[in-house]
Amino acid sequence: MYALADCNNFFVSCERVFRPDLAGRPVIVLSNNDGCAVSRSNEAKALGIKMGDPLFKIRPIVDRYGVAVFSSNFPLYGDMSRRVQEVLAEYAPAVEVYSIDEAFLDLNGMDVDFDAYAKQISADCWKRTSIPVSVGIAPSKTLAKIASKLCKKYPKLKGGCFLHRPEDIEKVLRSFPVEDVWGIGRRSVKKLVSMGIRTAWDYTQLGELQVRKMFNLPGYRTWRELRGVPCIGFEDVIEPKQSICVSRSFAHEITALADLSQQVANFAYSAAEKLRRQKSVCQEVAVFALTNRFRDDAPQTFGSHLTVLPNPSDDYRAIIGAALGACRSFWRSGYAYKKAGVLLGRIGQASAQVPSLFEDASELERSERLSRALDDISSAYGRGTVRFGNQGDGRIRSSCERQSPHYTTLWSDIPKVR
DNA sequence: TCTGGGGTCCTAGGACCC
DNA sequence: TCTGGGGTCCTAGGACCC
Repeated sequence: MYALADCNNFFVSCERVFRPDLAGRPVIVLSNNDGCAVSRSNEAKALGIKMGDPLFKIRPIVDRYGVAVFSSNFPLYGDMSRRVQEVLAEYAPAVEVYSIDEAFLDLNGMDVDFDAYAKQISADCWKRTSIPVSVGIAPSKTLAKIASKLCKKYPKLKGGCFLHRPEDIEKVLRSFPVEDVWGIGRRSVKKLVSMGIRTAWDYTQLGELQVRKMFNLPGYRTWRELRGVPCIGFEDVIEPKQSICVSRSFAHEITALADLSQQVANFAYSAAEKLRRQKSVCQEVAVFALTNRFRDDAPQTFGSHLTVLPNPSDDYRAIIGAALGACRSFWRSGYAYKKAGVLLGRIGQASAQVPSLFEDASELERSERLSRALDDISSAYGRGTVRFGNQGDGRIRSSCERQSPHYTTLWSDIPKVR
């Protein structure tokens, strides 16, 4: 048996923890740069606000119904996520953190009343973190996902649902839209609709060979999982990332190489930080920048350049240097750039690195000491305390005007109780 | 005016081998 | 006229996830 614990409307729920006055009110959290709604309270969903709706399009609804609007506050969400994970870890020998707001629990071999157990996990999360969590338990991950969605639909389940009897599974799948099944995306839905397949149950009734042929291995796994056969592995060990990307849209379009370079230097620094945190090195540094694709009154361009480093590296200077060189090589003036990013590729373990015959060992050592000093200063005095000259003020330019305080991660933002 | 960011897995097809 | 058979590795792009 597997459990899926899914935090309800997670970002909005995090904001409400420290703003109890927002309970029962429509609330949304915006994507980076205050672009789109990415988290919505039930009240906001009821007003017709859809996932990914741009703010300017829903402005009338927001104003008319007094929707509370927040910029995203990832330090807060990350910390609340960690707290929920701490609770979950007490309920299973192995936990797979699937995303910032979801985790699978491996319950195999446990001998408990699973329905009561699911409800207990949910209640404990609520009590200790003030985050509402839906817990579904089922014989496969895909069915556990469906069970957790049932919790959100039916409050009488009290946050926990155990889905295992074949007749219950059939009943649930018969009214479960196929497009809401985990692993079935938009492209597959198009095909399925043209075949008259509308529910998860219809999908399970397709022939094995047909599914295998039309939807390949991933679709076949989903088919089996819906039929109660677990096919998707449990991955509780965190593998280092094989690629690392830091990219942003800009609040104001960029028309000067110097401005773009400064942003790219900051992206490169952040990417290198992530790389170093997972103790990896990379051999590829790619940079891209593009104009605003929604503007048909301005010329469009997409520039990118990939640099192969002479040796795998986790050195801030090497990575920023490669990124800035890439920037210069694809830069074209006369365009207004709206978004850019840095991608690190061909990632390997730092410890497995063999020094090259042609590298200067003492220079490498000095460089590593510099990078390490930057990490130490950041962790002791805060990120951005020291930075490279080409990073400018060290900030990535995007709007976040409606951001809530960093209640749990900055001493200065801790809520005061009178 | 205004439209997110960061990943993984799988497959087909090209290039290459004997 | 007729044009083998079997394999690996790599990459780009598709599809999917939150």
